[in-house]
Amino acid sequence: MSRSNPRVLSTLERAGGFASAQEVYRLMQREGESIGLTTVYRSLQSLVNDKIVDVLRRDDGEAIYRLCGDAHHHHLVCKNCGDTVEIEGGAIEKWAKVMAEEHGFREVGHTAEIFGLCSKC
Amino acid sequence: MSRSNPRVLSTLERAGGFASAQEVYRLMQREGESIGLTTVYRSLQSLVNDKIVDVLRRDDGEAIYRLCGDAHHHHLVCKNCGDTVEIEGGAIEKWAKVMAEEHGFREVGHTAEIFGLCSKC
DNA sequence: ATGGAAATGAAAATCATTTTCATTTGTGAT
DNA sequence: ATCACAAATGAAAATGATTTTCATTTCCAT
Ligand SMILES: [Zn+2]
Ligand SMILES: [Zn+2]
Ligand SMILES: [Zn+2]
Ligand SMILES: [Zn+2]
Repeated sequence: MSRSNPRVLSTLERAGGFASAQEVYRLMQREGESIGLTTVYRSLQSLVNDKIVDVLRRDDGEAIYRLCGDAHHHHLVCKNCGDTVEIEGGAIEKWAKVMAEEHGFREVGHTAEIFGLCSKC
Repeated sequence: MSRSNPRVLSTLERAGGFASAQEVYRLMQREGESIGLTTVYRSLQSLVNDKIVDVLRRDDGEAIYRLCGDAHHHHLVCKNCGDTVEIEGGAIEKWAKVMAEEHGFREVGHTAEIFGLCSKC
């Protein structure tokens, strides 16, 4: 378990809170920071483990990372431009709990994501 | 634009309506069908273009395809033994639609999965 | 049968991500 | 300050899915 290099997080912030590992790396290079691609990957993974950033997938499968408030929430993602809206889980929070109980599952978590075309696309 | 090889679609059906290109390919090989991996990829792409199949991403980024007509459902997965129960989306279905409309999104799909420990674990 | 278009697939290329491993850096004890 | 050891780093190689190339085969209309 490696700890995240703080410059990676700060770069992700500066990127507008939305970038792939490769983009964070290129950004740091352009700004003259000396860092290896491997460290960027490791740092982002560590931030994901610590739930400081979220990871989603672009349409082409590349993983993109974004700063994420700690409150539990879900995402509405444009599958064309990648624009993301954070939304409340609403009814599905209860749905997950009920379904789990109904089948005798404990310690449950859930994922839920909506994807489509945003109004601009 | 190539046309889809019908054996690919039939294999995807047989796979239970949820498989990656590599899995479809391996399945066809195992059953003695002669086909190239390239053709499997091309056929699946073509089926996606024609909206006959849906494409999503696994957590590891691999693309998975499923028949659109398949009854839509979700999964309750044991994170210890992997046991899976198919469940109805219930409240989620409406939630996704409402959230999408609220933010002006069109052509929306969604993913939702519950994971926890099953009664045996 | 003939010519051209579409389909096929083996092999190479691409590209994100992971793994390996040798080196550097940081920390704490003496 | 010195030594010892653990953690962090990064270059290079490996991995693995997907795409591209391109030569060959299959189809189809004339
Ligand atoms: Zn968009
Ligand atoms: Zn939720
Ligand atoms: Zn279990
Ligand atoms: Zn659903």
